[in-house]
Amino acid sequence: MITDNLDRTLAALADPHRRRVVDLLRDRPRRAGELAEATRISFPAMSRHLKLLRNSGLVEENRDEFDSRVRIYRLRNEPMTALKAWLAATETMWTRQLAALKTHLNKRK
Amino acid sequence: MITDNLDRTLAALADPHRRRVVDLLRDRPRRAGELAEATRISFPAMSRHLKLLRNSGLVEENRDEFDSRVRIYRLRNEPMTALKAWLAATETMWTRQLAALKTHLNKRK
DNA sequence: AACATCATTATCAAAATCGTTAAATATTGC
DNA sequence: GCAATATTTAACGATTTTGATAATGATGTT
Repeated sequence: MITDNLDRTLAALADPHRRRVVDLLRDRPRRAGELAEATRISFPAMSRHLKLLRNSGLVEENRDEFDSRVRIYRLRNEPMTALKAWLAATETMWTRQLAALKTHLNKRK
Repeated sequence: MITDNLDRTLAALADPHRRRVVDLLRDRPRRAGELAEATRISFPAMSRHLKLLRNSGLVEENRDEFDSRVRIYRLRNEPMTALKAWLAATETMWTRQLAALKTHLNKRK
């Protein structure tokens, strides 16, 4: 059940092959073929992973300016930012609990 | 194909019901039943989600100290920390690219 | 035009995921 | 001991995901 964008992002990142792609794209944009070769799955399989990554907004695709057969994939930052924001909420929880603990300890003094 | 812990974490978080659980546990630890009632799925369904969350390390379970029939679930921070660390690597990429852009613009002056 | 190259879509089978109801387990209270 | 309560495990079917191979589309090269 895919609902919001965060779901799409997390679902996209949950697959090892797709996370490998993201890791590779961190370095620099890469061609679809290069990404397929980096894993042990077939080109069509990678193509579908890339499609899913595109739909999730994690990557974007552009044709190479000199050879428009090749498609260059690059990372987008927005979904990562959204995920980071969600994580931050959890962080606040820990901070809050830590603060509560401190207060508690101070009262015991 | 689940491989490492980060995969388990992301796979666990990819499901809306499970993420709802995590959101609820941010507030405070809760009983299994309470979590089941908070969603529209059955108790057994929730139970299996909780098992998966446990296996991912995102939550831990303890019996209630007065009534050991009830199981209290609470959030663990380690997987979140690991995820944050992974995200930070992407962050570095953007910082790097931004720095490169600046350098580029300076050269043009 | 003919052929090669890069990548995607189509098709199909295998595997994983998720939800439901029924049954089992463990613990509490009378 | 016996019924009630809290939760999990078992069994089953429906849906989704994933991968492989074959076919298609689009662009570049000769």
